[in-house]
Amino acid sequence: MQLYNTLTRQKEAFTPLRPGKVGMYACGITAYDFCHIGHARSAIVFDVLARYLRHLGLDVTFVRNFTDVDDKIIARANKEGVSGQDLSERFIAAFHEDMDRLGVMRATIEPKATEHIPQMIALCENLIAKGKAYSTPSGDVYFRVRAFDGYGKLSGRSVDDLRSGARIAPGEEKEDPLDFALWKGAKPDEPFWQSPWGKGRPGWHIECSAMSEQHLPLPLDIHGGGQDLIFPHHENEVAQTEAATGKEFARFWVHNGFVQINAEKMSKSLGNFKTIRDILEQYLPEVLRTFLLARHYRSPVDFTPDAVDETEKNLKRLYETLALLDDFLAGPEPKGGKLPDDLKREFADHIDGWTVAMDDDLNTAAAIGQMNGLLHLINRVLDDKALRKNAEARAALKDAREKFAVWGRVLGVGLLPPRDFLADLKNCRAKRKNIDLEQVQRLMRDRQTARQNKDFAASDQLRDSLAALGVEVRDTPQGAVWDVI
RNA sequence: GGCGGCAUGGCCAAGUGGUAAGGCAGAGGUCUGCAAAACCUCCAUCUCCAGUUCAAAUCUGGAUGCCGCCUCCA
Repeated sequence: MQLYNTLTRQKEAFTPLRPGKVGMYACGITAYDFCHIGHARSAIVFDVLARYLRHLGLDVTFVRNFTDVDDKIIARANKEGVSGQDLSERFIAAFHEDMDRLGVMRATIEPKATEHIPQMIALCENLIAKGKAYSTPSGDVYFRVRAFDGYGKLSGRSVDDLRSGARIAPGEEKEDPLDFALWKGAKPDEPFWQSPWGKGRPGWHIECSAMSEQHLPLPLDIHGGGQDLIFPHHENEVAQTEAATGKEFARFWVHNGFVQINAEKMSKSLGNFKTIRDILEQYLPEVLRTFLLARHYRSPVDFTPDAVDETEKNLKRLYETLALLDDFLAGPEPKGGKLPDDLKREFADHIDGWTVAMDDDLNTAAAIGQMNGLLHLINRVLDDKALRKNAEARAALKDAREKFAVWGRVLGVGLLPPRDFLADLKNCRAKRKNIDLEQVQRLMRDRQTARQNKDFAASDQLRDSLAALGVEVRDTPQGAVWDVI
């Protein structure tokens, strides 16, 4: 498959360095608050990437870390009067809860920063020994940016440009404004570990260098994260690891775009973020997941209720079609009949199209488009009385149904038993729109009675009453059913 | 100021050289007691200007607008 590589700014054919085996690292969360939908996007993108690579037959070792020692954790823990460890444990548990609901698989290895302090200290010592870092009287250790030639290669910046805007803050003991902290001497009320430079704690960037090297062979095949991590976080990881090991750090850098609210970046600092659990109060997890996958991962997505409603309707149609298809496939097997070549080609085009899309830089949006096209085709065949009795048509439908199962396992979209999803969706929407279920059921019964008596005037009036509640009635051979509009 | 990205129908959104996937909404039709769902039909020349080319939404240059990074951030 082709993957866009931030390092080279182009799509490149992805092949793992070690045949059949992929080492992939993605930056996880700093565990100090509930996750917002931006975290959801990043997690879902790399979840799908890992799943797709496995679908292609590769043995993927996926490492996603937790940052559990950090300024923000310390600040919040002190405010709440709990330990940083307790606080981060709580939010790691919340992360897992949210991700489980969204269908994001656990990473192969989920290391925590605090479990790798010795490795971080060793990395600092190594860098100091090589002249790439230095310690200061107050017990900080800084990376010496000018001693690393490649600095700026990932983010596309020159050291001169960066230096022009950089300043040394008062109290910092840097040799150069661009130097960044590998290790921070402990301040009062902060957790600390003993180190050769006194009591202290790791800086943020060194954590990922230590954990990735600990759990995966270098170079990493893929390193991922949000676009905002390119600079300085990932640039600094490259500098640390390559300066310390002399090896290339990562071959492919994959970065996902942001979730925006009203066309602006959603972030903690702007205060306009929506948590995953807030959204899941209103929508089914698969709706949010599908919404995020219906755009290319590198593009920004604007999160609006209307856009999510649209996804919800689309997903409903998908499951309704699959439900009809399952009903049909549960029926008797027809004997003969050839499927016309043009229809055969349409089936094949959508099925091939899905793979072509996914192979092209994980184009999940286009892949979902192919799925929709195939749904349309399935409905066309199901709607055609002659084709319903055609053995080849049935075989094509059966094959299509199997493809949806395969695609569902990769995307996490369309995988649930259709009736279960539709029932959940109905409940979810009824709850969202405050629909009184007992009242609806009473009106439905009355309407049924009216229809049996051929009192169509009364029946239509009852339907209007239901519509006023936001409920739509559908008469089927199995009786009347209702749904939320 | 430096670096980077984006601009496709009413809305959302794929599409990197050969005459525009898909979704939502809308119009007409089939079906239906009437509806709904489904199906059929219809609905864009791709921000603007100038180039390259037999051929450009797709390449080049410029303009305009929006966004991101350069400080914690998925």
